[in-house]
Amino acid sequence: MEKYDYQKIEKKWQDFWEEHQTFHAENDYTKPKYYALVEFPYPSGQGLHVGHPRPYTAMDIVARKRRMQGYNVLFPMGWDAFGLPTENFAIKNQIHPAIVTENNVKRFKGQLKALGLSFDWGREVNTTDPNYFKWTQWIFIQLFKHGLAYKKEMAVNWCTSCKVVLANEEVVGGCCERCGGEVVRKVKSQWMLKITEYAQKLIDDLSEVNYLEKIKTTQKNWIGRSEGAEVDFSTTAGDTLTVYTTRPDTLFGATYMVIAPEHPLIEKWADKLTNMPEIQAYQELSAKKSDFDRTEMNKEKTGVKLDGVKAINPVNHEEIPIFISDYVLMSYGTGAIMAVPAHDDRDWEFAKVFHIPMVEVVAGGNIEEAAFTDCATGTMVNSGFLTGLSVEEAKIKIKDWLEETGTGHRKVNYKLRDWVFSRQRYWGEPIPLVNCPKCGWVAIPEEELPLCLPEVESYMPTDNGESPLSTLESFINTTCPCCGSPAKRETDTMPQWAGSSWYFLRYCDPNNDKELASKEALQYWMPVDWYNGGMEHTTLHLLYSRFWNKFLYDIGSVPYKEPYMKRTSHGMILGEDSQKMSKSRGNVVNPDDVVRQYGADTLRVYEMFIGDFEKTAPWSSSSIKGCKRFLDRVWALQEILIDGENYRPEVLSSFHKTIKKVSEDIEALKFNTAIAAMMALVNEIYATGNINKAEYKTLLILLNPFAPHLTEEIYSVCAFGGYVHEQEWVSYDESLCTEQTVEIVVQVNGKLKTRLNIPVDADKLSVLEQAKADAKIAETISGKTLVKEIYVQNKLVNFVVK
RNA sequence: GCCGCUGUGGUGGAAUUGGCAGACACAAGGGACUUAAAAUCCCUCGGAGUAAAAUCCGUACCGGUUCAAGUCCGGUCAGCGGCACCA
Repeated sequence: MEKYDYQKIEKKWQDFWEEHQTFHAENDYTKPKYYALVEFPYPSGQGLHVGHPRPYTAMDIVARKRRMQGYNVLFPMGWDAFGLPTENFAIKNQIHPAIVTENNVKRFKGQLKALGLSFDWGREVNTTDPNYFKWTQWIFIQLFKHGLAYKKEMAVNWCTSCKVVLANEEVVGGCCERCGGEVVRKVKSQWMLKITEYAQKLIDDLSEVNYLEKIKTTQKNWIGRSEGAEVDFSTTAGDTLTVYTTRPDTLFGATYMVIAPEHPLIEKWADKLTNMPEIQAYQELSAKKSDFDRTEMNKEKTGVKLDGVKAINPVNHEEIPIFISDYVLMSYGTGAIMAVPAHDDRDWEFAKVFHIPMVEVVAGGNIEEAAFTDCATGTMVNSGFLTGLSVEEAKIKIKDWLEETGTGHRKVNYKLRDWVFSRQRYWGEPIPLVNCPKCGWVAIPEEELPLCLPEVESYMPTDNGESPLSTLESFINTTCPCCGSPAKRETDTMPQWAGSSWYFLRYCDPNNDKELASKEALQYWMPVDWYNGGMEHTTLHLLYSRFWNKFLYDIGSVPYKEPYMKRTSHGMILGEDSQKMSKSRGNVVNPDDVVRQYGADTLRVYEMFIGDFEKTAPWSSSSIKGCKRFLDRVWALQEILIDGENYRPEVLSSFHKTIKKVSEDIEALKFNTAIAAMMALVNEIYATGNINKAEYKTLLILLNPFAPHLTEEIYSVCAFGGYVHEQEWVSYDESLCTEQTVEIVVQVNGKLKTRLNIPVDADKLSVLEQAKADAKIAETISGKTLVKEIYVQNKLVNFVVK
């Protein structure tokens, strides 16, 4: 037997697969399809680290198993290559970002190929390729034409360090998610996408997909649907002040109102308000505060009472004061609230500071101590026609009352806000619009797509917050596609999220230059059957891409309204010190080194064996040796190979059990226990002294998705016929998974006393008799009263004695 | 503060519907082979206890349900992730 030369073997089979296009996904619409998807990486300058192969290997295992099960498998890969690090590197080193991207992609691709992943490289996509972003721009134009893209003056999050506008989602704790720089508010005109129009669909259609429950919860929480009512309060100034509330049942307890400092009614009321200087001082103060300061909790509530205008509670006609306070946000609801201090924590705190009276309208708590916010218990009190009802009953009755009297109506609100889509950067898709003095914003004709990035001298963002493209006269100046007058191009680019919002569609038909993908290809390959990715992308990327897919569905460009049937997430791989891997901590493990030292198969098996796939796991440079040892032992089985067309009786049931275990565990993402089962099987085989051909074949098929190179080599060296990847996935016989006899446990009062070997499915009486006959049991229970006898078939006997 | 997740040997982690806690590995210790080392193979490996057994304790902590709890229920503590005044 030759030595297990993993370097030689892995190179050999990688070349073989490439040469034979083994994993090419044919558009053969007659076969059953399976679309397995992993998130395409951002090709950073650092190259791959050992976190990347974890999800890739997991889905590679699924893809390889599906192929052996007879499916036509689509398992593609590509590059999410627009982005700031590349641009920053380009600025620093005076290299065009396209060149930087090309180099990084080359490196990533080489590293991925060395891992033996069965991607169909013939379908590779790259978001920075004009043939790709042509369609990203095309989708944007459709959104624009359908009124879902609009420009809006707004206070945006501005990273002072990256000099770029950030989406709300990209601001973490008042700092830039990428660089950690300070984020301030700045008023700019931005392109927005109306994702809010899809809020309800994005919630409703979650019922049609098979995501992990926690992922569905995250999506729902982010969209943040709430049901309540809008209530109109009249004011002594004559204007109506409308509020949104989820607790209209507590209307009798509203003892004051609060409006956001930016609320437009303040300006309107300026001449009626007697303390305008105080109000303006407060407005200025809150305008200066960053979003972060403003939302900082655990600080005392502040605010100013509006002197001169009062509101009237529609339900009891009492006059109540109005305050401005920064705890009310202009951007949610109507920018105004009715305050019920007895039954809302924030209102309670505010009322304490300003000594505002409270009225208890739901009995059940102690409003001296804290606001009583429980909706489930409690009875309405001090509430006129609502008194005596439960909270839920009162909600319905008051909503009916509001609608009957015309003082309000039912209303659903969402926390989700529209998507800020403009970036003042170079390295992104140009927004394909033109601003004409006569026609306004006009989309460029589709035959002019792709609108490519012009060559510029410097990729530096400008200090005034405009895109680097804004300095380029030749790019800006154009003519209006509608009327032919001189017009100016939009100079903002799209955010990185754009390209990744539809890449799964392009894989179906990556070279199509007529449409984003053909109807037939989409009809056949979509939806993605299984999509695995990081937990960090389960809010935004998932939401954005579902939104785009739904929009494309609505305009007839894609055939399915949900893009992903199943979504799972993997845990991060931490450094050996159990900290997140980072350059600065110096705990980064490079997969190239691991491949060189142990081989790709060992790396793959170790990353799957490391622990629960969904949880974080620390890297261990010594544990990986155990996986190498396992593969060495599989290789060395060649030395004890004997003839035999059937499993030997002594290992028959072990084989069937292992096939069952591995088959099921792969589907359940329990790769670690699948490997443990194969290790146990190999240990058992060694204990018998031999392995026969039938057994070895089965073992190689089971192990192939995990360690493809090693198994191909052994299969070919042993001349089992054909290639292991062409074999059919092995099946098992349920009846052979159980032994003829089974060991059961005998307990007395729940304490383990002895074990018995009994025939499978033995009847209760005979087992109990056999147990009682056991010397030890007889001794333990003698002289005591037998209270109860419990028999769990094939598991245990328990005698309860006194 | 809210939402979600987690807590098991020296370490990573196993443990269908409640039914033998610690599978499978790593590390450690001992042994075989070897001139020697590496590799490989064999043995031990939660704690207390014992000559060895018996026996007792043990899944973050306190309590409950049950013949039986890592698993279910109530409460507490700790850690991780997300959201952060959303009315």
